[in-house]
Amino acid sequence: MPELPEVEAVCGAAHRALQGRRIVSAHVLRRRICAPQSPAQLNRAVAGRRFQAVERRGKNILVHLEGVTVWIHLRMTGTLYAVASPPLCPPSASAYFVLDDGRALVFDDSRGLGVLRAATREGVAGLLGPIGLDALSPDFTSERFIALAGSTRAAMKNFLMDQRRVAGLGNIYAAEALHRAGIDPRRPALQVSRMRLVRLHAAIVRLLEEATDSARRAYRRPGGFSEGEWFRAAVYGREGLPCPRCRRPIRRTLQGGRSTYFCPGCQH
DNA sequence: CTGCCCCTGTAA
DNA sequence: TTACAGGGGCAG
Repeated sequence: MPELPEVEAVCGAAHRALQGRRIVSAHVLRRRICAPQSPAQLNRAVAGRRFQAVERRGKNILVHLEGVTVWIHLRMTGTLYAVASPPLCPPSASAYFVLDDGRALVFDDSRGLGVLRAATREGVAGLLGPIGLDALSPDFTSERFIALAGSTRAAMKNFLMDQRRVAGLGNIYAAEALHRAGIDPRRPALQVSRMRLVRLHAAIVRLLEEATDSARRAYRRPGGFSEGEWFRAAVYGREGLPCPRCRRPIRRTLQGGRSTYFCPGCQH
């Protein structure tokens, strides 16, 4: 589920739940999600610590406590929400943190692919690895975007999804942004003109801002994102349906083993 | 670069 | 029963 907008909404929820709180204990229900750390190690690292701030970098969530940071990546199906404590966790819960106000923050993840780890502030960089510019940060300018594209031989969509270059775009928004900008996802980044990259950069920022806005609203409804449609895709998941701009049927193809949706009529 | 893996759920 | 799913790491 989560790309940048959803992660941003989840961060907001985590912030609201943790504001002014102390972590009483951490409970990892699937030990592989924190490996090579053990659940006991993780609990020892965070128990008793006061919450400071939540930070998002691309799709990574950093929960800063006094002296320790918890790194969370939701991967495909993860989410965070607060519940009453002792927590009534669904079977799909990967972990939960008991808070000092009688509530708990649950890391729910039906596929269990999400990860969780504790680190010192200095250790965080090592966990995240090489990560590019966050797509919603002020540093993500069209100039820097053009420079990044200019040094990439890969196809545009793969370039957009490469978190080492631009952090935050996933399969849906990469496809949607390229459609808005009228660029063929298969075209090598290297050969897209400056003008079109400027247009794409603007499309990315606007798209993510819009989506973040509605993700925040959708998340506050009971049931969260899953409850009905909150984002209207123009191409993603719409193979065979008419393009909203030119009415040609949307096509689906594979790039890097993942589905790409685009309109052959208005993306070149 | 491709293909496979992690895992569970859902739909064709 | 198979294919596919919004992510990412790894081996070849």
